[in-house]
Amino acid sequence: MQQRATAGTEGLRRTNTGAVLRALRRLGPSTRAELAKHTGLAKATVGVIVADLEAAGAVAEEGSRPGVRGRPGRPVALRGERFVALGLELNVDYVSAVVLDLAGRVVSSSSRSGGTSDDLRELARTALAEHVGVGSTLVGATLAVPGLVRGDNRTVAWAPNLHVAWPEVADALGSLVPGQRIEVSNDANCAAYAESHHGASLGAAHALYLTGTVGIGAGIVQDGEVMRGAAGFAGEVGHMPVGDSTALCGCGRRGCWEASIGLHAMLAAVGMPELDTPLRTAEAVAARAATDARVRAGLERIGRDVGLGIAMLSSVLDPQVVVLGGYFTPLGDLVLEPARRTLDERLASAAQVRPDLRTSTLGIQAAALGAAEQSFGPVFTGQRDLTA
Amino acid sequence: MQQRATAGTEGLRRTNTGAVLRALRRLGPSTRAELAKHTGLAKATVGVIVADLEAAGAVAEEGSRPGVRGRPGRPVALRGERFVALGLELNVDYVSAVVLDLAGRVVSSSSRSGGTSDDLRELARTALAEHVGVGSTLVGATLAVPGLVRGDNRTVAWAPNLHVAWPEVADALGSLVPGQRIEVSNDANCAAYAESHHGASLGAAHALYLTGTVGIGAGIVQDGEVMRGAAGFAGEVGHMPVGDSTALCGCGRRGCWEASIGLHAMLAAVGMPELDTPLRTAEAVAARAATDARVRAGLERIGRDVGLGIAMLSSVLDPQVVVLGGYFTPLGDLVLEPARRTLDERLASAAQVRPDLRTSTLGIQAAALGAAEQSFGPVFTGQRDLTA
DNA sequence: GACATTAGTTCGAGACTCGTACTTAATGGT
DNA sequence: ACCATTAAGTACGAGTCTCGAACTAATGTC
Repeated sequence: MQQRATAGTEGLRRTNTGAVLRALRRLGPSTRAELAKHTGLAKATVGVIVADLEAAGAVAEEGSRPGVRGRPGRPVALRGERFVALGLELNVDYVSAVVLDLAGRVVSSSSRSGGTSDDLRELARTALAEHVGVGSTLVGATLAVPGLVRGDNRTVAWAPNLHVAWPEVADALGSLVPGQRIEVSNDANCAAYAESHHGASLGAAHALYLTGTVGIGAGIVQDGEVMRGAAGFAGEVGHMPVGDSTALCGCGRRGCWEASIGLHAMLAAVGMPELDTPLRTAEAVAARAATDARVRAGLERIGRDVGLGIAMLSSVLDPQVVVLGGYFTPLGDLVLEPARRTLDERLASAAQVRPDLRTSTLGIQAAALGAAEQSFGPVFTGQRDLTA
Repeated sequence: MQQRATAGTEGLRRTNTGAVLRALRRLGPSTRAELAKHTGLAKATVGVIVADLEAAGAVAEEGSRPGVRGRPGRPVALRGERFVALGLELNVDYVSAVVLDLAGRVVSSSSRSGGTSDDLRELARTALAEHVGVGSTLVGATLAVPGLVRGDNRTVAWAPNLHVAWPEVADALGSLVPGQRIEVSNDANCAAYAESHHGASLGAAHALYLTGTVGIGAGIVQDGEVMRGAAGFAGEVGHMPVGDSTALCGCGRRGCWEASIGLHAMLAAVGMPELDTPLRTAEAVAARAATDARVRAGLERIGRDVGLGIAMLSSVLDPQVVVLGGYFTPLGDLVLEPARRTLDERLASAAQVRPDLRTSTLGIQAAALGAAEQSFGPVFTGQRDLTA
């Protein structure tokens, strides 16, 4: 009654099919010979697997690529039209939906302000109606939320910023995708996954994603997989004791990281008011920084505390890339430069390399995109069979 | 040219053989029927695999267990005599060697003071001579060192406390195990692995091990596997900025965690002198604490800073169990109790459960034992075939 | 136009797992 | 003492799968 990952020979086929699909995602359109090289499978095996995938509509042949000596290969490419996944995000002040296809293309991407279950339901319904036709099958649907999601990928243990009745949300959304199970996932984890597959940390097996709004959250990617922790709560870094130890946090304690670098702390440091969304607020701050030295100094202070926390996290996790999302994105180097300097001062040793600090390239869609990508996870790992 | 984990059908067999071996390690002696239940394999398959393993000498039948209705099963058990692994530790003031057998029994375990390559070589040689006979084969050998080990499991990037010429060590040891490749691993990682397989965090898939001597190091186990990080440097937590931000650290910076809770900080807090080894020093402190309230107060202060760092690490990693080794072990609840209280105050949310804080049960042998266990890793994951 | 070169398929061999049917070995009741 | 019951382990045939070698196909080069 334990792991059945690869018991019989058909499980083996699934595993190998997953390897072929992964290679196609990574390499783009490839000939069977190239796939055989990259997966280590025999040419004959790849031929059979590709034929199966073609029959299922998951891949299609493209025009041949001549020019080299010998018989030209006939590249096959992932076909997007047939298989798609839905990623949703329910956040405090906005909702978004992304439809992602098997080839990794974003078919549809939409957001709107408002943070109710109805807003999300509406958005999801139109996305599905407009972009998931009769010819395409929905592989899965995942909902990203800013809160603690249990290890079962279903229930939410704690989401203080979201005023939502949980079973109700699941039911309301469940009716949109009949016969499907909507998975729930943490928003920072989803965003981290998205940045690692499509964004700023593309190709880095070990990456850390930091999102900053009113609260601070992290998503940890280790060896290409999101790290969950024992109860699924890994990455809840907002209340680490970092930065100004006297700063009062919304949670009632003092010294939490987000009390030093959360949106409100940043606004206090630069002496500016909050606008309607964190992103727009940060854009205003960035604009003002160009002319106002006091704002730059405030961001410098924030950046140092950001760097302090990243130093901490880097000591523990040793990431290759750290991606900063949320309100940090518009501020860019205004915050990242002081963070880099602090990080250099605090590196554990000369041998350790400073991780690369970058801003998010996916912006507000990161979490929903990552959620969709997570729904494709079982396909690429060979746990789910598209050809059945 | 990529992952060949499970390509052909013989790879499948290896995977399944690994599953059977794992089940035997976990459950102890089991009948074929029980193994079939627990691995999910068919009875017939288990029969074949067990027969192969028996032919290779990896398992043997035990006396039957009567008493129940029906034909009694004939339990098979892992046989220790045939396959063993060597674990070594080279530390600042001592070296140790452990010979572990396939069944998980510690065949031999020895330590001595001294931290030179020659000391270790001597210890390893006698351990091998006395406990690895002609009938037994050495599955692998791993060396644990207090330093930053690169991802290649061979080279050491930084080991400031060890005054050793690296290629020389590898050569000297390599001649002891002809035809073998000695892997190198971080000592805290090894100890964490050992505690998860044999010690205080047995059975916990997500555990954190903290070792305290002059420096502080951590080993992180996530999903049963040691977390390495991008360059293999994950878990270097000694220089996280935690605790007294004015405390001067040996690395030249201020505010490092180990400047607050390292051995020297602890001794300063209780006003006692250092003895010849950290362990003996801590035992003396523990003894004095029974009668001296000032010592208890000093340990209380240390415990709070320990708790602060663990709060940090728990927010990031969400471990189920935190094991404290090194000088913390003799002090036990004198440090753990204040740490637990601090941890309770700093938990990220009501939903998050406090990880269980325990002291190490393996003591000074933890790292060497974990190193040996790591050598068995490929056997139990099915990457290495014992029956060949 | 012959030849070298590379892509992809066909085919038979070999390895493996699985379910079913069967044998074996014990217990418990009559 | 005998037999029904129960469960463990094995034999066997069917079904999958991967693999290497041989073969066919398509293109560039000389």
